[in-house]
Amino acid sequence: MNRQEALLAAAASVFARQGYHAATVAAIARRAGVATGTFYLYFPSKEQCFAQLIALLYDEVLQDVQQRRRGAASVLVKLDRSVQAVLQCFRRRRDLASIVLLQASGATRAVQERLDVIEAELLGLLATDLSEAAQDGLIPPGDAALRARLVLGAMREALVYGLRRDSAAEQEDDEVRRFLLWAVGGQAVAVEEYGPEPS
Amino acid sequence: MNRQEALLAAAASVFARQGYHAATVAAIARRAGVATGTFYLYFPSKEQCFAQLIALLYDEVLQDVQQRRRGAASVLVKLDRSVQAVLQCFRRRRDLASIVLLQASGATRAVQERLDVIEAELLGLLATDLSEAAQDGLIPPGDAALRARLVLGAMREALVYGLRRDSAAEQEDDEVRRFLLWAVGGQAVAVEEYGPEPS
Amino acid sequence: MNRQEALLAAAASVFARQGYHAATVAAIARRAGVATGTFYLYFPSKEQCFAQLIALLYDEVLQDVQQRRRGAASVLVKLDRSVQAVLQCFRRRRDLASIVLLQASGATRAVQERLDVIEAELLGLLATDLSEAAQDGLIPPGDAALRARLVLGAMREALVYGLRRDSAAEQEDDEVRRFLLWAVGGQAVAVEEYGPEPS
Amino acid sequence: MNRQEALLAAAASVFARQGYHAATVAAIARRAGVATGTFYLYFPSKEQCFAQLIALLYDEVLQDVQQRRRGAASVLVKLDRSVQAVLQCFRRRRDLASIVLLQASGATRAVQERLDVIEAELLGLLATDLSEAAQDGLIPPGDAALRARLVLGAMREALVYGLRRDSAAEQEDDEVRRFLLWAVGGQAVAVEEYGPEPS
DNA sequence: CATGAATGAGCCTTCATTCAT
DNA sequence: CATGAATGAAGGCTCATTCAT
Repeated sequence: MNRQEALLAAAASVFARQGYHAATVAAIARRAGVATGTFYLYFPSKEQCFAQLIALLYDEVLQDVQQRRRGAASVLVKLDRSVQAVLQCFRRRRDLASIVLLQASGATRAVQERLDVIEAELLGLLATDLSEAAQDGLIPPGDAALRARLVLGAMREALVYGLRRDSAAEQEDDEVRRFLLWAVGGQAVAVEEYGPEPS
Repeated sequence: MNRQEALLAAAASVFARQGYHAATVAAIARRAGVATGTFYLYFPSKEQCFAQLIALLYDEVLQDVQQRRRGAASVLVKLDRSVQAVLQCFRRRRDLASIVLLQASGATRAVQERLDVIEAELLGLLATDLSEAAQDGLIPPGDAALRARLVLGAMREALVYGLRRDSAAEQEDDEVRRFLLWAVGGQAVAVEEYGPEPS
Repeated sequence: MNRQEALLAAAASVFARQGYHAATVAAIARRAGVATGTFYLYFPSKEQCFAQLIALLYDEVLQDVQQRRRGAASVLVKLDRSVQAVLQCFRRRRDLASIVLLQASGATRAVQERLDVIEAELLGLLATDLSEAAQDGLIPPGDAALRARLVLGAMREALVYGLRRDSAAEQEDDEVRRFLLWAVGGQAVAVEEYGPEPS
Repeated sequence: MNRQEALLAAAASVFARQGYHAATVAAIARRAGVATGTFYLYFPSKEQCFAQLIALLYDEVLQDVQQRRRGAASVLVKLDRSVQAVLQCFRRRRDLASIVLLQASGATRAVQERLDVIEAELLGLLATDLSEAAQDGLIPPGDAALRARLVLGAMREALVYGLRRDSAAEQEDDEVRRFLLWAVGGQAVAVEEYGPEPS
């Protein structure tokens, strides 16, 4: 693990535990085992470092989601798999998840705006699926953008719930998926069996 | 409006606009038209003031929810009315809603813990309803606590969505209610018509 | 002496002795007998404080110069009196003089630009006098702006010379005045006797 | 151009543009096309590098002055030629001139003191000339040391004026020379015609 | 009760200098 | 000789909190 990675890991850990404002650059550097100034060789500022962590997680999430959606039989399956991918990806990266889900909103306005842009991408995917599904008659028609938000909100809460209890109950995910499929009106669709995570 | 109220209103406004950390006690006092020191005659600290605002909103929410639930024909109606009450109450108090939904998580750990306790109460109500509904065969059985979380998460996101767009679209609430009822498996239940808000 | 004045005096002393960069806000505050934060109740920044000191001296200088020029028999007398006023005023305020003459150029670009604007005013007066004197045939024609610069430069050096030797030799001023009058070509003009400084 | 020279040139450029404090060793090294550490193979410190640049210019100046003075018919001609030499030499080396004239005073005390020592040499020459000229009855008697200062100050300002306007008006120098000769009382002396600069 | 000037701890950031490679 | 990553001390500035009036 090189310096950059060590610092990112340290930052993730400190930000996750203390929150954006309580975390100090000194603490991050200390945890990474380097001097304070070294932090600034790798990041232009505390804020940028934080933003980078957020981007890191979402890059992974979006990539996983895209990959998982390929070859899905129907739109609803696509949607379901997207949800699965998001849940699994966040669970895999507890620190980053904590940052994105719990700490980000308290950071700077700039961070918030960057996060919004990133989230919009995910929301876009979900909304598209919901639109298509409605057109295909798989679910009742409705405001796709709003529904996508609701889906995201429920997922977020499920993840926070998991983070809080420090448990990564995989069976919970099934319940969440069912909840969301039903929520959008796709009650009749059988939820796919969980397969192994794609590597 | 006495001093205490003026300060709370000022604090709500400033916290909502700037966030917990960017907000300064001086700014709150200024907006309330009092001296900085006066703030500390009414609140022991900035943090306590913030916590008080959160409690303020939730007191209202819980009271509204309780009142709205009385005389509901079935458990699912109770649940639906709870959702309605929460949505309406948050929409009525934009500043406080913004604080609770967007700013609180970035504040202090102490604030976070107080918020958790309060939220637990609301979650308890929802979980109880869901348990009962399952026992009554109105909805399929499942993890009531988790489902309550998911319901709360979806509501939260709906509210945030509204806050961001600066619009209080009432018709959105119908979609949200339908979404949630379906989500928990109560698809067959017709959503009650919106009546006038009980005063 | 109130806080503002005490801080200005302390700042003048510290800046004069240490220079802009070596001087720390903490040192200024300490010398004024206040806490560091107090400094920022009176100045928006270290840089602004420095700029204010410069303006302080030049306000005095320009006022003195204007007053001294009134009622002068000829343009050359006006010029001579301007020189006298500048020299006396700078000698009266050793700290400020040291800051303006020795430390200012090493400060920020912003400070430098403000100083340029102020100096331009003084240069304007001198140049006007020289132009008039040339038109009146009192001195040979020439580039008035350049000559004004040269006059200012010689004065500056005379003052620096005095600052360095820690002496305020008043008789020096006579030599400087003669030097400058001759320099511009006004050799024939008798230098006025020094009167008491106007209060 | 070897490393040492490349670094000196880079340093001259960076110091001239940014000033002593704003200039960073990293920027100098970058401009010289070497690594930061390499800087310290050629200079013991940033401060010494700066001091060296000052010495560099003054060595040239003093040499030029000495050469130009040889074979002068009278003391005043010597003086006049010294002035010419200084003006030309500074104009030839804009970067170094900017450093010596504008940036040096804001540097360290140590730098300032070294500069004083060097300037003293030039002042000595000027003062000697003025003393002799007075003894020879060419100019009225007076404080030679002070006059030398005034001459230097006027020259400095003339040079700064040129630096600021980014112009090297050669005709200005004639005006400056006349100004200075008159200033010391040598009005009757005709100013020598400009010859080509001695190489 | 109210004021608001004063406090001072603490944090982000810079950069001259070093040294292992 | 050359490199450039690493160091860590130092300083400007903020702001929650206090307290004399």
